[in-house]
Amino acid sequence: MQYDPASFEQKWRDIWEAKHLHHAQRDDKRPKYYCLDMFPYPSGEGLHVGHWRGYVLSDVISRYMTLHGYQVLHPMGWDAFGLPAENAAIKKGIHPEIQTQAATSNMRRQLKDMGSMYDWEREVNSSSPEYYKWTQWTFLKAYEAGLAYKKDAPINWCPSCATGLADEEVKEGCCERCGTAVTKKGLPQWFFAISKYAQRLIDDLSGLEWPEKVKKMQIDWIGRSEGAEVRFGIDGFDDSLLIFTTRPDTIYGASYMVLAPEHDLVAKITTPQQKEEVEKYVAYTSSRTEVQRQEQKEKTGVFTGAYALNPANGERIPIWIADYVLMGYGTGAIMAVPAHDERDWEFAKAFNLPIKQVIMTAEQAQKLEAAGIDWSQPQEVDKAWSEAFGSLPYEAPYCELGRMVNSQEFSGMESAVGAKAVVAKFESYRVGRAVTNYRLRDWLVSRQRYWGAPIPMVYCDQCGIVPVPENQLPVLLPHVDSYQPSGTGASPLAALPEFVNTTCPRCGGPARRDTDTISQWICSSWYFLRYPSSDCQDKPWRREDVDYWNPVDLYVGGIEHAVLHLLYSRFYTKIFYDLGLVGFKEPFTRLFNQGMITKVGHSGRLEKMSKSKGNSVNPDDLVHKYGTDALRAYLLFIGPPELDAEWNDSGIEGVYRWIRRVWNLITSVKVLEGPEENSEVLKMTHKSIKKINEDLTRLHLNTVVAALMEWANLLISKAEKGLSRETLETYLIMMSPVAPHVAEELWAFLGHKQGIFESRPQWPEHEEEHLHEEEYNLVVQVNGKMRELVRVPKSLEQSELEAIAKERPKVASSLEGKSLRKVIYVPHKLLNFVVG
RNA sequence: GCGGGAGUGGCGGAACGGUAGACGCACGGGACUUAAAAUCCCGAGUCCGCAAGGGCGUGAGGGUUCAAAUCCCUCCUCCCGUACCA
Repeated sequence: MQYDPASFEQKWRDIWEAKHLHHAQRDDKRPKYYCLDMFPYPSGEGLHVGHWRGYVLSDVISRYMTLHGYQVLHPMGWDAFGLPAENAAIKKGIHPEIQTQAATSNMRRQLKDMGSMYDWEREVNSSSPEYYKWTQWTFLKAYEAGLAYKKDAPINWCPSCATGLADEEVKEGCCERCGTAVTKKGLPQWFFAISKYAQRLIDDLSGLEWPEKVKKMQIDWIGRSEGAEVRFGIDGFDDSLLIFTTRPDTIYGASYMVLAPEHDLVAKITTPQQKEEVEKYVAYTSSRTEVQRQEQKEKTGVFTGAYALNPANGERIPIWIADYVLMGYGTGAIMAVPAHDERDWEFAKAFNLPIKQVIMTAEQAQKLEAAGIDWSQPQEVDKAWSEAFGSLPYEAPYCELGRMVNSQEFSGMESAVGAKAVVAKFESYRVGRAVTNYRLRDWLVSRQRYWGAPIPMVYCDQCGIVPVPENQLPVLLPHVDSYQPSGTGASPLAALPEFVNTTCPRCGGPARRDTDTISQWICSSWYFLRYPSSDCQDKPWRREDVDYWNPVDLYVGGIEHAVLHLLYSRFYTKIFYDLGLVGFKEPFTRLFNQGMITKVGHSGRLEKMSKSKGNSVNPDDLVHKYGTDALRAYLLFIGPPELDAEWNDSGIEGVYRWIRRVWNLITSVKVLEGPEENSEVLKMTHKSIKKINEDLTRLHLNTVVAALMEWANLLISKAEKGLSRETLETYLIMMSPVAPHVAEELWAFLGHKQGIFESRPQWPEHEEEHLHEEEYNLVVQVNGKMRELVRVPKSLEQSELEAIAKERPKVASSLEGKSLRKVIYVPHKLLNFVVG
């Protein structure tokens, strides 16, 4: 009997499917386990082995949990709406709908060939009306909750993709999808108020079993910073200028102010003499892309001619505009303290503005301290500092915290204390207050593209913005032949009068539909709630279904979604929680990011596998040559699953040989009934069970395969007189999550009528008694260097062991002529003679 | 700049502070074969040595410890994230 995977792999997949073994049902007897893969977008290029890595991992865990007594939900679907799918369609000149269908059926076939236990009866497709009806419904829910609003503002615009982008979709000033430099464009757009959830999105991370790296990326993205808002008067105007600072303790060092060029006050306060120059600068900055702005090293800016009044000391300081101050953060205006801020320093140097030190350097404070200064006497502090350091050159900004100086009654205070005192004073005069700012900005969700769910909103001249009533959903995406983006900012749907023109749901009068589509990130922000209720017609989900299955117990996918999808899904879940639609605040309890599979591509460098880079390996060919089980096992064996791994064409040979050796063993060994007699086999079996169970839980799947190999090697070496049925069956059960087809086939070979995944035999647990040994290898060291390995009975005491060890030739020669200083004894492990 | 991760044989990688290199790939030798492939067995970090044996070894340099790949400090290289956020 030759190992020929092609002769039986498909058979087992058919059996699993025919018996609906992977169709998870709510079940009160078994505990539930929801194991989810990030659903892929249907690409015409299909799957390469890099995609498989995460899918194999989640499948091994799903199968392990199934055999471990859990009811496992392991679904799969298609993130079919959105730019990736649409761009692929445009490139090929095929309508996205047709292209999506072709791609999903090919990829579904590939996924099935892998033998994953997906519950295909729960498959979802975000581009189907049955699904996007509910995507639109979630949009309406966000609107009802007051979290969706329309705003006409300059947005991130990708000229190549011809659509607006959320901040999260802009990487280093470029479109995350296509790499084109992002520009600004003024368009009325829908936003979701994710910034209102900033603090909760930080706080709730603490309870999640996620990689620290991802948590940190989210925290950094949300960007909390504590400080104060302070109101500066404007000389000659009633208006005032509100700024945000994290360093109120430096306010006595403010020597000028800066407004973002887009700031509302710019036009108003600019003096006639400065008008021309200011307008020129505003026009210049608005014409520049984010990339150009970031690449520029030198600071630029223009004086407005106006002056602000520092509420701390009444000083009259000039107001400038400069593009290093961003309109989107804080109040779009700052007080500049060049002595204690690197950017302000550079600007002040460039434009020759005054620099006034108000925080002592650590060194200065130390010297004054040593001289016995009394920090509680502000005037003395100022005097002493000025005498000691006042005339010295100040060569670089000092941005650390420190003792305040030249700050009136606050001089001598530590920054942290002084900052609070300054804010308290401002609060009492009503010119300032403590404020916490977040970098996270509201989520732009309108897309000027065809391939998405139409935004379910209507504009009526009488009633204004009117949401489409739930009973009129879905707003169907019309099938059109011309779906190319217009590039003007208008969606392709705007060119379809029959789509645009409608009646107002409120007054019945003529009205127009919103012609933008919903960002596909929204489609994927709730799909994990749909699987449990995928058959539900009248609701997006049944409460009892999500209460049973959700949250997801293990979520597997790439790190590239660390801020995008994962942040959005968490936000969406919180909206639903607040609306009482779900009973949990976080969607994914445990997250695992698998590493990339890399290979040398066209560029000559190691790169993430992809067809365009010329380093793609097609799993279909490997399945044909080695069988699915070998490929699954190799993708686990290739390395620690969380790290990147380089594809090696001959690496799969090793796991293929392992599976074939197991095949040859079981199909040829004499099967002994009754308990295992061979003590070495028994010991190895229990040692392996222990190791494999531990490593499965820790997701160390590479060493799970290694342990299975070692175990098999031992069984093969002891097979001459036969092996017990129990040993062989234990092996097959433990092998089955990794290599389910061959495990099933060999299980049947041993005479079982029902397969492993049908009968779900007891998952093996090790028994300590079999690991117990009478003897062990004692490591004997001299000065920490291993000299001998001695086989000794466990019962011996230290003194007896020392005597035995000293007689061993290598130990004896190492000890000769030296005095024994001490002996370290680790029971049942080692003996270390320390000599001098 | 800042933050995070990684550096172990020819290669992928193992290793609760306690036998470094498990498991595999590639390689060498042997068996089988007319021959090759496949398979099976054996070998193998490196240096010296016929061998027995010994020295050196986990990016570099220090430190803690009876004992360090593992803990601490300094530095180097690579990868990832982020970037004028006041």
